[in-house]
Amino acid sequence: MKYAKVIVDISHEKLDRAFEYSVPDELTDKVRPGVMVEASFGKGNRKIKGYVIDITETPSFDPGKIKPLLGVCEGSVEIESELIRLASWMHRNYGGTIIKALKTVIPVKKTAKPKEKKTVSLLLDADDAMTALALFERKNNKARARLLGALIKEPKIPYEVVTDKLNVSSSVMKALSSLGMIEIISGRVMRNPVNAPSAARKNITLNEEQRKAADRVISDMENGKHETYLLRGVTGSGKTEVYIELIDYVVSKGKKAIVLIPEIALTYQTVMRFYNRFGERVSILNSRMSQGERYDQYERAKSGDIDVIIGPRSALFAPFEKLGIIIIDEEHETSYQSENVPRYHARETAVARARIAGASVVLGSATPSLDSYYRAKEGIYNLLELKERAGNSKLAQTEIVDLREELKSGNKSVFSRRLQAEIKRALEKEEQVMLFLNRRGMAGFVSCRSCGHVVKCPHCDVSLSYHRGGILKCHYCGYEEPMINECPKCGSRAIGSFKAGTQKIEEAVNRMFPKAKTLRMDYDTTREKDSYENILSAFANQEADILIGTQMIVKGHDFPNVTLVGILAADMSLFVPDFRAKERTFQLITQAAGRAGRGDKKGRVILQTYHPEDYAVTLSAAQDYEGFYEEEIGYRKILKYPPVWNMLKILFSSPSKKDADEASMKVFAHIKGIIKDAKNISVIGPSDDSVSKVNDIYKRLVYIKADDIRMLVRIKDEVERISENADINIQFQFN
DNA sequence: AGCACGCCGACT
DNA sequence: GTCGGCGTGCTC
Repeated sequence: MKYAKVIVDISHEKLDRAFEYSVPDELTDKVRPGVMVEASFGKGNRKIKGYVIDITETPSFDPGKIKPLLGVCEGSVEIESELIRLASWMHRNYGGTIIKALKTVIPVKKTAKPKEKKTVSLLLDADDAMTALALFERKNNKARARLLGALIKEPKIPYEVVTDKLNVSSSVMKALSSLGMIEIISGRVMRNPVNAPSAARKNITLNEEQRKAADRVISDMENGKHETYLLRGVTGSGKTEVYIELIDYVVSKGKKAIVLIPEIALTYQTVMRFYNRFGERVSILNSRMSQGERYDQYERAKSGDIDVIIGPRSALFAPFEKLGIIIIDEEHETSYQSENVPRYHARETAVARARIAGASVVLGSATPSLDSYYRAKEGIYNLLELKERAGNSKLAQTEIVDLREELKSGNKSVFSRRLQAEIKRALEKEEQVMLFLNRRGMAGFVSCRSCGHVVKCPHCDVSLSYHRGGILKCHYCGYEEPMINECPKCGSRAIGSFKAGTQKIEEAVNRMFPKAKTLRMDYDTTREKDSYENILSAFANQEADILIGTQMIVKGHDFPNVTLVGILAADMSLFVPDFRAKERTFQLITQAAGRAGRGDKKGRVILQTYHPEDYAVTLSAAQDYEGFYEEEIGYRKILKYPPVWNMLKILFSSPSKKDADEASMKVFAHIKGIIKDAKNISVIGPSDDSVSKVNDIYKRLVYIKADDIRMLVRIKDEVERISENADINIQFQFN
């Protein structure tokens, strides 16, 4: 008799452990780790579902109390044991329940009905078919004649077309197929989301730097060394070519590759570069895909039909048995940090999966996160560099414009005189312009000039943004109210929105350059499916002269005709309450500036700022990553922030302000008690989140900094233990 | 979580 | 006596 350890599909801390069931003989070959099973649970023997995580020969529980499994859920998604191990690693490191960890690793919860695609095809040659058709017509076999007639014109017809459009029943088809005239081919046809003609395999030649980087990773793999590499390549240096070379090698060894890309950069252009090389053996995954599509990709990956999967964070859990490499492009992107329990970071989790699978990890970026660069410098990651742009293009020349000076000389417009002149010049030469607005600040909020009152969302404690048509909108919950023209607090009429959003910028551009065609890309214009893609390709096809947008315009596409990038308020993100504010600002400016001059023409960047002396501004203007790193890491060392120390964020949320406050205070006091004598650890808080109330849920935060991450994991476990029965939501996030 | 058990007060 | 309130405890 075998026994199965089962994780019960109920998200509750008290049930968050394995339960043992005996495996009935008739199920022994079906029950494996990773399958979903049914069992009776509890006193009422209610039927529950669960996942098998392990099979043992001997029971470790009182055999008299062990119940048998009722059955396996047919057609459910099975997880590889490797992914179960990864889920358990995630559970240990990020907290939350085991079932939640398992569920993040299982890409599709429910099996979508596999689409049985049947085709009816003609087996006879033209002459025989004509004689048979004549025979049927004579015998007045109308349905048979109809079907045969149609098949003569089109030898392969989908089954549904035959039944629905031709009105031929299955009995008729059965009869014809037993006569050997037709064949009904049934085969699962996977919906492939890459709908493009299979292009000819294009070979690429690497330049010297790219070759060197790729060879380093390949030779390590040849020697059985599987490590983590940080590929730092300046914007436009051709990191993708290196990725493709590495994937090519991995695939030639019969192994698989996962490529993670921020969702926002998952454009047709990017995907096609991989598709051109690996054709049908590439699949993409994205959040807008239907359950059915996702399920198909999962099955294709499992059956070995695909070698490469490209997708956002969640693609990390592609069920490849022989994983060779995980590539994380734009590794500094914040979208790699999960917002849901378990709050995992794709970078760390990729390294964990690679260790389990014996695979390599390549992290790529022009502006690596400080965390990764620090690890590279410490020798934990291997640093590979691409210092030159590929091809003929040169890095753009950047000018800093001090907006305070502009104001002093009476220019109240959002465009400095330099920028205006450059836009004019670019338009005259029929070159394209990108205007980038750093919106991580508080653009578009409505405030009173006399009393300072800011109009906020009644549910979310964030300022409302002014939208065209006199509407105030909350960007968190979507709440709307009409624009006011009198301050609700002091009654002053000097109320309005004083900082420009992308709409305002577009209006200003249209006023100043009425002949120029503009496109705008921001949260509002990209709500609809594919609109993001459409805007970018319209701009790439030069249907517009000026593209105005937020951070989302800075990646994914190459626009060779863009010679001018205007960064309208470079420092807007400098003052967000986040210790990574400078890092984010540096990355955004560098990435935005990197958009200019990707073609043969020389690029120019105008960087407008109120803080021209800030090192995040000056060093990004100079594209000096190394300099910025040295400056910033110095501050992190002094202030004991990551990556020098590690940080754990504990997030308390509750519909009751009192509960959130009390729970955070209690945990804070408890941690204080544990660490009172310990060195190299400190606890901060409790504080409000930058948005302390969203959708009527109150949030409080406690931060703990420590130089040893194991200490933080222990604190996490302890907090989970003491708040087991708390009726408030507690989440953990590292760094 | 969800179900049974159990211990107490109020009711046909 | 017994019905049903909810507090407590367990689930392989």
